Amino acid sequence: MMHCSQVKERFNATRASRAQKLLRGMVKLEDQPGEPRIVAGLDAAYTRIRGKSIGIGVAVAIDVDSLKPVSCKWYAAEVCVPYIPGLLAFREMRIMAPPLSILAEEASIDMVIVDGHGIAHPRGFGIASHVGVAFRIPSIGVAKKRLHGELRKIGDRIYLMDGDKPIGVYTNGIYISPGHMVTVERAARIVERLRVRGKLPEPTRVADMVTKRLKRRIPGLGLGECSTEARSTGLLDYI
DNA sequence: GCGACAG
DNA sequence: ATCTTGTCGC
Repeated sequence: MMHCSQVKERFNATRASRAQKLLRGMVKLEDQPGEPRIVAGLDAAYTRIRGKSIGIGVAVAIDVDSLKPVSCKWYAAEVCVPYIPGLLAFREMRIMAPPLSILAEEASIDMVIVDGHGIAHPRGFGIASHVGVAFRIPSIGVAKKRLHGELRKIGDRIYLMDGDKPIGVYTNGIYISPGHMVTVERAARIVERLRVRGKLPEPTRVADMVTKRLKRRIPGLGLGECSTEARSTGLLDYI
């Protein structure tokens, strides 16, 4: 297993953004047939333990009809890469991929909503696109703050534009952009449908909630450990 | 060089 | 993202 210090040494911002320019060519912005039944939410939180920065990644599966969580997985580990605007995925994929991977084994995930931007990114490859391409699954990015693009009102909605190209939508205080295998229009429609409490859609809202509650129990959680049971997070206690 | 800058 | 008390308002 690769140690955190080695990951830290290997990380190079220039190479990372070069990788994004290469990977953006794999992004598909076309809708998939059928409506998603199970949508996963991905989020991460951080805390400090004995001088080390620990990241906690959570993946929650939400049933679109009932809007209820059907499964939840988490993973905690030391974060090795610093936060650099535009390179968020290189920091968070390490803690969000494990739980999503295990969640996908257990539930049939049709789509995933990630906390961050999709194609509304300087190089068109934000964390939501990164997750979508890596897992070959439709994905949407939902961010609370702008990173790239200019707002422009067209008709009755506000779009995030990259020149003449619509790369996202701004609604109710959040920025919605396609990650992979979905159009701007459908991404906005799905997120709006899932937004029933607060400004975030259920998948991301619940994931964020679980992430913060897990922080209080960090000493009791093993680092580098990934939950493998639906009830291992005591998910029902968080609803 | 200066300003912008997801989580 | 995180560090943090009280406080204004529904």
